Amino acid sequence: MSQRNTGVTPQVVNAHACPVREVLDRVAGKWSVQILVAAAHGPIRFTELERGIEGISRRMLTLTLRNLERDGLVTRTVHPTVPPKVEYELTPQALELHETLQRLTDWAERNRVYIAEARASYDVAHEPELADA
Amino acid sequence: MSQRNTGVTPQVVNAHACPVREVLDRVAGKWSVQILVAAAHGPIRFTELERGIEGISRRMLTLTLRNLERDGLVTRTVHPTVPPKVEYELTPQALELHETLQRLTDWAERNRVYIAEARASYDVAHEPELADA
DNA sequence: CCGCATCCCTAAGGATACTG
DNA sequence: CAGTATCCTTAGGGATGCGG
Repeated sequence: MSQRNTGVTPQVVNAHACPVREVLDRVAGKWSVQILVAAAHGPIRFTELERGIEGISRRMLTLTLRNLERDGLVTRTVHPTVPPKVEYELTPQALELHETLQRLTDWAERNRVYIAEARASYDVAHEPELADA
Repeated sequence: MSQRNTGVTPQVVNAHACPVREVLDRVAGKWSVQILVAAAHGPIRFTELERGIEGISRRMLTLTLRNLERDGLVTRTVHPTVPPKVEYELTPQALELHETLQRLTDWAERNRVYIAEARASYDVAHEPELADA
């Protein structure tokens, strides 16, 4: 696994053959993950999502929900009551995804400090060329 | 875990407290992941990356590498030879991340067909309102 | 070989106002 | 309540050319 690179035909990473990117493209949107998280515990209504997710606009909530629905990650159930009531729920596939994302969270939390420090030291090392007098 | 939502204080997802998003923001760039993958097997040179990653521009390669370096995910080693030779290598932290991303890949591959079908059926269901004569 | 600087363009996403 | 429609701003990223 960790054998040295030979220098021959250096890891041709074909974008079309890279499934990670597919997932990321699906989830890279600013709000997708937060929706997945917010809906992970069961059906949730539109307005609940709107209030639960800090700073999301109605427009983006709708758009992101539509995309998730299109990808089969959330189901949309309209209760024909008055006033209308719409519930969104994660599909089993989305729940799996949500669990997988949890691993990323773990990584992030384990390495949060490391990264912060790396940034800090990089930034001082590459300080804006201070005007020497 | 899958208990019903109570309706009370519906999962306030604070963006600042959501570590997944941090990782994603770091990796969401169009090229970051492919670089991580391409460099996962050991030190690799700038030009090798450039040739190995289909469609990347020199500019984006440089930028993305800089960001990864800043976050402590790759190291940059300059060999003061002539012509110059620069090698990039993943840090242990990046290797961990790479493994975690593998889980996402697994999910993507397991669900690729499901998603494709979901999209297809969504798209036909929400066909562009055909102009009825 | 490695990389930075510049210009440009597109698409994600915010703000706001209107409806079934 | 749960959306849609419209306008506008910004940042990601492509193309290209120069330089150590």
